[in-house]
Amino acid sequence: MVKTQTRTLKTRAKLLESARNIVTSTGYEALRVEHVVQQAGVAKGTFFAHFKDKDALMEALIAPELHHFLDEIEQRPAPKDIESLTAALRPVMQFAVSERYIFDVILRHSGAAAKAEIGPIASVIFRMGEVLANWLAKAPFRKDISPALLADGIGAFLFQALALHFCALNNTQSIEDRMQVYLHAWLLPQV
Amino acid sequence: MVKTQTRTLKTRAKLLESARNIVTSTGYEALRVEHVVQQAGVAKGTFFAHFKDKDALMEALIAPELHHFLDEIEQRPAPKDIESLTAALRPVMQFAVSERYIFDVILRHSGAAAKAEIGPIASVIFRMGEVLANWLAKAPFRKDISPALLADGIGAFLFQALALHFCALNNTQSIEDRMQVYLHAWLLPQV
DNA sequence: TCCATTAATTGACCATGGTCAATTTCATGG
DNA sequence: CCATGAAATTGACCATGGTCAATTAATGGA
Repeated sequence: MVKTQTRTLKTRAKLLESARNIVTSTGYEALRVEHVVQQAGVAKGTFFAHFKDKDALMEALIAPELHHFLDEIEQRPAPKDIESLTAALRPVMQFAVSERYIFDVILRHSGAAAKAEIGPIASVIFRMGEVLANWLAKAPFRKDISPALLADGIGAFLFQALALHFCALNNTQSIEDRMQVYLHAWLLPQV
Repeated sequence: MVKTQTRTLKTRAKLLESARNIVTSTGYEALRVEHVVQQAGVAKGTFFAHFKDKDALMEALIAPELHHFLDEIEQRPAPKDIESLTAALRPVMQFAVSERYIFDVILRHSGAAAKAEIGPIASVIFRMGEVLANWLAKAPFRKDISPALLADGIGAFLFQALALHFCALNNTQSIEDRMQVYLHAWLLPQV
């Protein structure tokens, strides 16, 4: 019952390769669907037969990067302190901030995104919650709330820090500094 | 030196009135610039002479609503507990969630938005931080961090709760319930 | 090997936000 | 009251994402 897969897979691969080339040379923001299909040597309609819309392609490009960072985070031992936690999150933050468009896409499609359907980015954000929760269970932080809730909070503060990074009103301190402050207050309250 | 203001003001007012009518009858998402200018009886170019882009109009429509909620929050006495805080935030949450498009616009343009310029929504979010900070200085919550940081955190959790509301993966509990949990963990840690 | 059925592809076409050179309106000084 | 220059307005036009009926390619059965 599985028909005509080779052709389909090849086309999809061509589209993705073309898109990746364009992103590499001109960045995400400047990517045009028309350019992608030209490079891939297919018609425009074909693109939309493979990707629901342009954002779906963006998700297909960005989500794997995030998964890659999570893979690396999973390798690490549980963090001993706030610093090691910040260090672990650094690659994610740097990537998300490296181009404004990237953060926009992540924002649009993360749980922090108004999407009913669960796409690649929502999935990877969800996975981040799990990875962090597992990790936090073994970390020397506050124990009055569940690791899942701790992870949720880290996610919230992560988005806040990233968002403020792009906001002219608030960019006196670096993302990492800001994140450090948030994490201290969240993970190690001194009441 | 102030020339031809009446005409300009009138045109802008016509555009806003037209837009408000359309929003009232069909919602934000369905608003089309072409429809707005038709109703207002002006040319399309005029619209863009008054608003940088469609989102600028959206900001002009949505920011005042948020300011209105903040005005009401400012009236209230400082919250005695998490419940009264949640109650104060309720109108904002309900509005932000009443249409997905509204939340999208707020997300795009809040500090939680990748915008360099400070627009009406970024301003109102900033004001929310101030209002909450003033309020929290008098509230019976943790005192180990500044009111401004407390307010920042509330903002972060507010966006998180709103975002999860729209996310299929996570919508088992209501926004308010979720917010309650977040605020407890943030404002009254039990370490 | 040929036919029928289904899947994949095509590209002309549409929807909509946004631009800009040309035109009209207005305020003001002479 | 007219001329002049600045400000506001116009609408044809463009850019780009997205649609869909028609066409082509592939698959499996007889």
